[in-house]
Amino acid sequence: MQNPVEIEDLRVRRTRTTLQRALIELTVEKGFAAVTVRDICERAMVNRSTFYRHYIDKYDLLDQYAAEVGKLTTPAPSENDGLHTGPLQLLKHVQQFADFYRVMLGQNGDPLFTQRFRENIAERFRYLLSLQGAPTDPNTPPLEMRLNYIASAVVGAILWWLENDQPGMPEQMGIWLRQLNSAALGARPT
Amino acid sequence: MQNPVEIEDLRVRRTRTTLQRALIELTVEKGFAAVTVRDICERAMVNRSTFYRHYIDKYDLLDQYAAEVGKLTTPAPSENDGLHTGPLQLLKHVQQFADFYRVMLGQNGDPLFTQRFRENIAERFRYLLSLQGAPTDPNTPPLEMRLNYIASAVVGAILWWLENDQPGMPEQMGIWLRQLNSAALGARPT
Amino acid sequence: MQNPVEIEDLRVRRTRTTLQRALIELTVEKGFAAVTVRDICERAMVNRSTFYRHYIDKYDLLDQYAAEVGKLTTPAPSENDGLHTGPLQLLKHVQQFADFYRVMLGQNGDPLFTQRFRENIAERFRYLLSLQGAPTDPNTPPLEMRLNYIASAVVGAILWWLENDQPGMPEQMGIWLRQLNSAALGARPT
Amino acid sequence: MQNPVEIEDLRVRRTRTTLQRALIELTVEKGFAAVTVRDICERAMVNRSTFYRHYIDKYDLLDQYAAEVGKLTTPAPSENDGLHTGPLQLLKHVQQFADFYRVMLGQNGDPLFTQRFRENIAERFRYLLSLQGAPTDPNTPPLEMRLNYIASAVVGAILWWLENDQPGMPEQMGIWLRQLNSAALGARPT
DNA sequence: ACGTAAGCGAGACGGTACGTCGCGTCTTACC
DNA sequence: GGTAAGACGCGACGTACCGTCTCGCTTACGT
Repeated sequence: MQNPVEIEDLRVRRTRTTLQRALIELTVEKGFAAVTVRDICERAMVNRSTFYRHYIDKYDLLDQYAAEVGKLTTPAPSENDGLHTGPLQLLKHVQQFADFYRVMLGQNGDPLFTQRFRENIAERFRYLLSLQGAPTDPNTPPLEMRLNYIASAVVGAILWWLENDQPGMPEQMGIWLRQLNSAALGARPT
Repeated sequence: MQNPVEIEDLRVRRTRTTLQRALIELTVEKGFAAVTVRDICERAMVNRSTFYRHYIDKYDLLDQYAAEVGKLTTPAPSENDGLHTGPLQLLKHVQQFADFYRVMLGQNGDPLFTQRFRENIAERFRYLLSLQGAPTDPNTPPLEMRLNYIASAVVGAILWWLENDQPGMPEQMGIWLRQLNSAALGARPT
Repeated sequence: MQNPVEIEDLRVRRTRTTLQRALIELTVEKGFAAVTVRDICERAMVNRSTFYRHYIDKYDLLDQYAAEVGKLTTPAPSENDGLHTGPLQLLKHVQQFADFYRVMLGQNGDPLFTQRFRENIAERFRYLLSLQGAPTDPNTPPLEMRLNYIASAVVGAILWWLENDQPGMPEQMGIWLRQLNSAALGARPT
Repeated sequence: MQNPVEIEDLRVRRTRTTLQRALIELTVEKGFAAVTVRDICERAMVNRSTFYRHYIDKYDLLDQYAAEVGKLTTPAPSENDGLHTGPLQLLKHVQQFADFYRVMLGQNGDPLFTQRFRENIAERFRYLLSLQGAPTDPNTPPLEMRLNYIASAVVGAILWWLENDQPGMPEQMGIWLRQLNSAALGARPT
């Protein structure tokens, strides 16, 4: 029963979480690009010099926040059974931070964040696609192209889902996505 | 028989094109977000106050450039036979401005530009999808979701194509895209 | 029966007088320093490039206006009988352009204009003072100092007169001024 | 026993005095109107944004400087015996900042500054004039007119003194001024 | 009276200063 | 040691004037 490294100064924890919360709120309100370090600090009621003691800039703050949040998304290896439960977990996570993702992936978001999100999703498909083996059809596009194609598609669909107030539960969304993906993946519907 | 409206001041034309060119170059070099109006003016050897006489800010310059470029992309209605020649023209256009699109759609690009590009592509598919009529499978996702899915997919594939130095000619790319799309569109492979 | 050089192009005369009038109006309204060439041209409904065809800048316009106006002030040599009628003519002239002088000599005026006005007045006194001959009292200040002293005094009194809506007619003002001056000039009241 | 309020940040004091010094220098060199905030900052080796952290504009800087300097001029009430020691102190003060006053009161100066200086001097005479009681001569000009007359006269004499490299010591100047003033004030020479 | 040279309007352009804002660094004092 | 307070240098922003420069139109003048 440890918890060895994590015990940080209470003040530090408080400062960091307050700043993160402020970033999210402001990003939702005006878009990531329009948020300034000043904004964040005022909202968080934290002195600006304190911000710089913890983060390089707002991108760093976003990164660290995304990293913490990302841990929640990636299932522990043992319980990862691939395409089926993974996507549902991801959708539920996205739903939990719906406001944040809606902004970050949309026209006021950050392309780097979007790219990482897409890469994250692409990795989820890489294993699946590798199972298909060599393509039978000589016109089959390269693996990487298919990965980018489908990962972007999924991100686009998720963004649509978020921008339309999540019509349907994550479960419904998962079914829809699976149907579209299986077609694009060339899987024979069973 | 004169050219009625278009006869603009030569200096104006020169200034505007020079600024556009500078924007493109700099965007390719350091990403759109990092480009400043100062940069553009220095590169274009145009006084900064002259910039503001023509454009509101760099976004405006980008918009106007994209609008001009967009005219080239949209085929004349007469020769538009939908999915088949349209996409190839689009791919050739993208190839012509490969550097620019690679940056603008990527992690150093602009999410608003990317979104517009995606919407442009979505419109190209709307007609096709509307032909399919009511879905037979009750699990078929909503039309708009499928549009966003496929449009994002195509943008993702194009970005991959650009970031990997356009492996294959636009024709080859068009064939690959058509294959992936036809699957996602639910067309029965013939 | 001449008028040899003066006959200028009608358009030129119209432009120049309109610009002068505009300068005066605007100076009265917001003070000379706050008036811009743009203001003047808009008020005069004259194109800005036309302004520069006639004047170097607003100071030049002021100078030329003051020069024209100054001719009216300076009596022809023949009718100049010095201290007595001169001052009254000056006061009447100032009264005629009261708004203008009130602004130009005051806190929103122009120090150079004020200085020239003061020098103009000083010249009116120079002859008078020179008549006094060598001072009997060894403590008598230098002539130039006395000139500057009295010229500034008169300007100050005139400014007070203008800023208080000219209490008393120019004739009354002239009497007051003569009384104050005669004391300062060391003249024995007759 | 500390110095309660005055303990200001050393850097602030340094910045402010450096900026003031730069303003004076530049005003002497090219006249107040021609001095720009940029000039001041370059001369002071202070960043321009730092300037705006302390002053609204160059007029504000001048005002604050004049206010500080003005404290030195106004004698402590106890030692103020009116016309006699006051003027000498004032003249000595002007002599100390001769370059500055010569420019500010002259043709390249600032009319507002000049006006304030004149009002300052007028106040010094108000008490004296009020002692005279009702004028015996019905032609005596109004009190305010006489005040403006004499205050302007003194300013004009001081400016002459400065522009001619202060011929004579302040003591000599004081004697000259007193003689001229006593005449204008209507005092019977004793 | 009328052709023509001028005056003029329109406006692009390069400059320069303005005042504001956000950034990231630093120092000092407090707790 | 973490934080608040805030001065500072830096640099981009968008605006406002300035003075110069074509380029056509129109208009008053002189023959």
